[in-house]
Amino acid sequence: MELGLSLGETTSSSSRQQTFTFVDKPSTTSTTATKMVNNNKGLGFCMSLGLSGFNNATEEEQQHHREREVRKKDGRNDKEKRSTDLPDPSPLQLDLLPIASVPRNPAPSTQGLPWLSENAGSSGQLGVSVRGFDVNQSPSTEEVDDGAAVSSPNSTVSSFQIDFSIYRGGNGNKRDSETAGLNEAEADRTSSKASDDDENGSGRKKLRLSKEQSAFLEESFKEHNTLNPKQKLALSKQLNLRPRQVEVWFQNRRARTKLKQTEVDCEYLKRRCDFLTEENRRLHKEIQELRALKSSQPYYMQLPATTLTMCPSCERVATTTPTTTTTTTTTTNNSGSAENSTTTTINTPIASGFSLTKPRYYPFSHPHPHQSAAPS
DNA sequence: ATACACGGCCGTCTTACTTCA
DNA sequence: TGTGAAGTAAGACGGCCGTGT
Repeated sequence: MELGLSLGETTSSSSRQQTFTFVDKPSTTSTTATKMVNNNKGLGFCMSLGLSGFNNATEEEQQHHREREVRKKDGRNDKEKRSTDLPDPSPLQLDLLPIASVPRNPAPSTQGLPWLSENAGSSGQLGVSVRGFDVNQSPSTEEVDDGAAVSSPNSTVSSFQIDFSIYRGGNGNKRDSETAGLNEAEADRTSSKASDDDENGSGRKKLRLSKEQSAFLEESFKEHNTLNPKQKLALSKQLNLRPRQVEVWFQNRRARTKLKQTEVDCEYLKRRCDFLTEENRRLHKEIQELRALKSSQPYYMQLPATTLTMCPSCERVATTTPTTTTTTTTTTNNSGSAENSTTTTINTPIASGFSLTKPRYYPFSHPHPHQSAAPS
């Protein structure tokens, strides 16, 4: 099985040019996670040591879901579970490349993101992505030992794994760079999280993803905000994370995007409410004025109407000068011929300038054509 | 029709990190 | 300048639900 991740630019006509291409070609109809487990076995991507024997990420996923189902039936609460759960069967992940092959002092991070490398897409993409990582921290003794023990220089995927496993924890922020000792401890926690949990029973330990890992995930999220099992597995391998971590990251990312959109919607509705309130107040005032005018002037006076027009592309409403009393709107059917016409006459003056278009949250700076014209 | 596996969403907890007094 | 409290961001988890087999 060849499993790769093409990060180069595509010829797609879409606005986003960077796409992940999964070249995983399982032998037959191995589309389910279960079958991928079988395909992965023996390839040495995520070799593990532990009492429960071989374990890989997809198995862990299935185990995760089985545990969820079991807990569902179990009915035990969280606190009980954290203290009484059986040990996680994924004990210790090993890195499969000799530590000596990892550059200790790569170029500074100003060289750009790993996936933007010119060499991305080749078999060496995994190693290339090392550039820009903070490697001032030494790998933990445990990692060195493990890596030296079972390393496989022929595995490019494993070389990528070890890259991320070593740099994980050195996420480039100030505190991390100042506390190398903490990074070591964190790296240990990360590389053998399950084991630690098993040992001290302290429950979940939060891993802080490195900037590079987060950026990589962000790029992937831009392409598709959901992952199929293959993509999840490929990403997890690329980033040396457990598939569950990738899955959780995408879940949280979707939640954050949705929350942001909710905030945008809320802000829009608030402005819309304010606008309508003001409009209502103005119309009431005008009615009073008209009534006063009518009572003082017995002759009926025809008022000019205000015409509303709507932008067909974005449904933005604009107000024309009240010189005409009617407007004719012609809609066309699919064949392009005129289908029907509607005439709208509005006898009430209306303030212009508020878009009826619901705003969209563009997490990746995709501006709406009329966004700049929207009222502030 | 039913059971099951699986994945997404939601609410929540927890932890790392930042800000401020 | 160091420190602890409060706030925030984000990783992780369990439960629920919809969908496909």
